[in-house]
Amino acid sequence: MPLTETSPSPRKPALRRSAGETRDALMEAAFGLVRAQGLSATSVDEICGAAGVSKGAFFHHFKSKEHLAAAAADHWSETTGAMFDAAPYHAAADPLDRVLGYIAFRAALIDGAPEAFTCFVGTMVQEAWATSPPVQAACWDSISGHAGKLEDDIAAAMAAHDVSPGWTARSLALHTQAVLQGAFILAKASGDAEMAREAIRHLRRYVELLFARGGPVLSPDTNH
Amino acid sequence: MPLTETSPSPRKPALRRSAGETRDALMEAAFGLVRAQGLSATSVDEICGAAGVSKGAFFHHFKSKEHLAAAAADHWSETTGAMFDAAPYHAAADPLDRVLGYIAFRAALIDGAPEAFTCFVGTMVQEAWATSPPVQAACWDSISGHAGKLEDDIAAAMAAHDVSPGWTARSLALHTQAVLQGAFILAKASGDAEMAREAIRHLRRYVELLFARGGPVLSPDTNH
DNA sequence: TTTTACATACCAACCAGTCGGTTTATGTGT
DNA sequence: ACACATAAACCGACTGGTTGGTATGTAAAA
Repeated sequence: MPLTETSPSPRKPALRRSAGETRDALMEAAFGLVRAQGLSATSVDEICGAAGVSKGAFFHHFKSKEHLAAAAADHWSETTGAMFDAAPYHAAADPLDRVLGYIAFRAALIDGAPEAFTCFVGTMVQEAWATSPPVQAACWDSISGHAGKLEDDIAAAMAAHDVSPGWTARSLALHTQAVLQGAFILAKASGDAEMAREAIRHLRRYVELLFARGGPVLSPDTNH
Repeated sequence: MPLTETSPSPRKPALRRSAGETRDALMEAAFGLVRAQGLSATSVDEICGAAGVSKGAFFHHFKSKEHLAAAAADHWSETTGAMFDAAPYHAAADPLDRVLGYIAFRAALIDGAPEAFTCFVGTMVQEAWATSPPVQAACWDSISGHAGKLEDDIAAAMAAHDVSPGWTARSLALHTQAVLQGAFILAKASGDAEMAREAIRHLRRYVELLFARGGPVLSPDTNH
């Protein structure tokens, strides 16, 4: 199964539901449902119902459920990316403050029910990694791309604070994503969002310890 | 839906397939399939096929797919628990060495395909937490119980190394589980097991930094 | 008038779970 | 030892509902 998505049409004006709105509504309906139930437990009819559109509209915009999943992963990257770009922690002058601000921001987002604060692509990739290469790739793009933005601030913080570590900015950026994804699992399993916040508090402490001084690292191993 | 499993019959000798062997075969077949595809994408027929038993046998041993899932989570706790209990890192005299030994052991287990080294309950709870309370509870029992064993060593290490932190042994034990679960997601998403090992290397460095000295912690916040 | 956006009815495949029947182990009386 | 009764283990055909996806038609936009 290929997977060449119908590109977001270059047309500009509005239709019955302004251009692409139905498409977005379907993908955003999938966000909540998949985070609550998983991908394969979420039926196309359910997504249509939540989005308020018919099944015919679904298959007009997406050639299959798998295509929706991959497109939704991309859409997730865009919407969350815009949200993080607009977040206040970017204003900090010290890049380390931006990194710690990012972590604090992630912790602050954890509120309410897990289907509202957990990661769409992190949930979906658990089911799709082996069965759907396009979905796996879209999920990895999302996680990796998001980590890339953080990586820049980490790299700047490393330069500014003169750390000479056995680890790279990229590996630390990905480690933060691992902690976040794992924190979401703890929250879902325990039914307690506080479990996720506690794990993130340890992550913040780790980053603080790493940048506390530029001295020798304890571990000889490198994160290359 | 209640969920009182037919207790492992008090009979002793062997049947066609020695007592409980079919049951175990079904649960262990589920381990691999669920880790690769997720729970709801895995059909009962598929599990039967992998275990080499008929559908009639499946529903003789489990009253529903959900019951199998919950029982399999318990079985996962038992089999992995026995495996960790037998691991060599327990021999270390210094409790901190046991904690670091545990982390090294977890890293060493990451080899081959994700369906062979990732966590069954961590994968399953992502799909079941909102739809099946019994499965959610069994998964949390598994994670929480496993963390409990590590917690004991962490607590001993805290006493032996005179740390007076703003965090608890339990919160650190759960943090390690978060890192591991998140590391598995990175491995599945990227298709590269090395991603998981790198995240765990950061975890080890964090524990080393925490125990490097008993001085004041940087963060005023507590992990209670 | 052509294309896009949607709607509805429909379908074959698949799903979890059921059911009647068969096979095998085991305990008991003799 | 041996028949016999009982129950557990197991089989595979079947069922009713659901699934992803299609076919056909219609109304609005361009």
